Amino acid sequence: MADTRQRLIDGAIETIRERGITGTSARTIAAAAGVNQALVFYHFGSVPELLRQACLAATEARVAPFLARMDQVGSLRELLALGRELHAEERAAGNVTVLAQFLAGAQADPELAAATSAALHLWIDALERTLDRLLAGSPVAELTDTPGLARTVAAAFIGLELFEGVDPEGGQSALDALDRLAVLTEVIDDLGPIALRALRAKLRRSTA
Amino acid sequence: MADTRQRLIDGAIETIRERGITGTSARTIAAAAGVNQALVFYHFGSVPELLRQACLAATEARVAPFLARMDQVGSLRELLALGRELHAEERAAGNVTVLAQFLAGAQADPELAAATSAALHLWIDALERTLDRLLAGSPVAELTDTPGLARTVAAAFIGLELFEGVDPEGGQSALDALDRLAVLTEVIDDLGPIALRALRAKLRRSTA
DNA sequence: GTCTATACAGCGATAGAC
DNA sequence: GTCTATCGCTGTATAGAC
Repeated sequence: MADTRQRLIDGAIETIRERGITGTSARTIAAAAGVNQALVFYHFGSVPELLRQACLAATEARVAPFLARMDQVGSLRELLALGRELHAEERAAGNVTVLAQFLAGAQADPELAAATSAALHLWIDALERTLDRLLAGSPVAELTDTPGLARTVAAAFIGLELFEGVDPEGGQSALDALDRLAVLTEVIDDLGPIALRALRAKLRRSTA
Repeated sequence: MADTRQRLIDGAIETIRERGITGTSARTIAAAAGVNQALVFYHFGSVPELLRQACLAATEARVAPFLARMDQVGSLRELLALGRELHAEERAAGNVTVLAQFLAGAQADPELAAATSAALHLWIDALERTLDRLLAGSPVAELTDTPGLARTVAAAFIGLELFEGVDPEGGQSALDALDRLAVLTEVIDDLGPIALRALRAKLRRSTA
């Protein structure tokens, strides 16, 4: 059955979610999937290879339902609100730390790093498209590149997820601060010509 | 000798740096420290307890030399520059992922989470003091709380470190984007009264 | 394709010699 | 305080029955 492959992938995600990267092994994954331990090696050859495929599959499944919602976002503030929604849903579902665990495990494993990077880019690319659309015509677009900004936002989001894992209240206050700070970008947009002139002057000075 | 304790703590950091949290055990730590494996249990009782103490000790040693430099920072832009310096030095020394590895391991271990949180707060508290000083009198201070902002910045920094581990070029472009975006905060400060009025109006509308 | 059985290495932790 | 030796357990991975 091709069903066993899927059960192992699901089991891998479930295990990494509930026991972290340190508690994930062929035995614990197989137990979660309800199949025999040897099947991990029959179907995937090794544990890291199973994790690699599970990382991509899981992220794809997570990103998909958010793509449509990102297209409907009309401002940076709304994007941040969607981010908080995403954050809340993922946390409730217990998925928050999955990608973060992969990220940590990937630091010492080049192959897992490549897979994690690819998975992250599913988020980053969507974010980049949204930022491009939102920032078109804004003075902010003139002083930053959206590819870099998208990576910053995605990385910061991951950092916040991890931080909340060790300090839930601190993570909450960080998100609140970001939310209030988002007003700032709206003000920039509203000021329009004045801000634009000031920004350009500033840029000339700082890059000279 | 009390020296063995220190060697084990150093060995723990070295191991977690070079082999990640998944490759860290009493045996690998003892090998790095050049002492017998049983001494881990004699001196610390368990591996997690050694990691807990190593996490705090290592962070303290890292934070100390930066405290004076943070006091000399005069603007948000300079603070960001110091952040990039810190980033570069840590990366060159190979320390970048150490705290991140603790953070990931802590997601599934409450005791390690408490220690990691305490270690992170060594950074956060220093950051908070600096932000308080820099933002005094700025309109930005009116629409955000520095405690939350300090946590956001620290969390984002960690996220960037982890991200750079799986995608070095992407991490670089993210840092570049941040750098260019820092000009924005200076513009806000420069606009002074005008921006302040706009921000207040905006705040009234958005919180109503 | 799935199972049992088994190999061998590495793990945390303890006992006891020195 | 440090070492050797050892326990029992869990890890990856393979061989072979079904």
